Amino acid sequence: MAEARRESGLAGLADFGYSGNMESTDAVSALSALAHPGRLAIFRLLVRSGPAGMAAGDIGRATGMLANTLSSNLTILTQAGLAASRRDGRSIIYRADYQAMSGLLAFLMEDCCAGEPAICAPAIAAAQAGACGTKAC
Amino acid sequence: MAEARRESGLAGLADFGYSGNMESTDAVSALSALAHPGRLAIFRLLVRSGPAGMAAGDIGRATGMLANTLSSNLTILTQAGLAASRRDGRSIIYRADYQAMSGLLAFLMEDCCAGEPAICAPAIAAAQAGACGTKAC
DNA sequence: TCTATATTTCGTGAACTCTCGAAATATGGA
DNA sequence: TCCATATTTCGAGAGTTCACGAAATATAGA
Repeated sequence: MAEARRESGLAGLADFGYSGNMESTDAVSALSALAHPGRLAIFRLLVRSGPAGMAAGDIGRATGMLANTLSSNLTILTQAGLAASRRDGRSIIYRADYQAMSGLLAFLMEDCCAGEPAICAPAIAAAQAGACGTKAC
Repeated sequence: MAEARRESGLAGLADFGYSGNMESTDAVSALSALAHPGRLAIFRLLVRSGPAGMAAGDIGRATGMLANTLSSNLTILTQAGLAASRRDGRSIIYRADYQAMSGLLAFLMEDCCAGEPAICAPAIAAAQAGACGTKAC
């Protein structure tokens, strides 16, 4: 989807390591998948439901999405590597892929700190604060 | 832009705190801004150039984008809060907004850890690894 | 086998994004 | 004031995303 974008006008990006960087294109597809209110909501729900995951129907009930719209959004999250599914009887259980999430965060942090490491410390602190609530980690 | 999306089909998302959550809509617009190969490249460039920032023309030379395309992408990053600009003579200097970046990372980490804190530790480790290279922080 | 439940696939129209050429605006220097 | 440089704005066409209704597929149980 986002990978098959038109590429005109991007000549020259290779000059600083843009093209051919698999990490970067992976990041773009993960970001594209999350850059949608409904899909971000689904993903949050999946993360909160833990490794056990959540049946598509329950996700649909929680978000109010129609089954077909939900299905296409789940497919987009899955193709971006952010979710995985398994069948359980008549239901299909989706779960968040934490490794993909870690990879995306690492990629973004790397960007953030490549230039001015000092400036990126607050980002780490904020991330840890978000991660641990107000408690010490 | 992404904020003014059609909203049909999202009824019911409010049930678990989706709608009206400013944080979430901010995250979606930041994610949308970064979910584009050229803009992600621009943003990385800006982050690496530090607080001093970079003139639009230099960004154009580095990325190979046409001036008008570049301008519209810089506007999108700015409107998403990820970049800021100031005029310096004939040039306009853009810089990354680190606070916005921290906020986005915190939001994503928060999602990641709300359900299963133990699972999110690797994400923090990965983020710190990305942040600090292979050196201890 | 028949029926109900659960989810996906298909096709379509509307809305949105993206890039471009051309023109406009702004600043600095001759 | 005139000109060159730097950047933005405008308008348009091509391509993509989105949500929906209808139909198809898959599983479980009567």
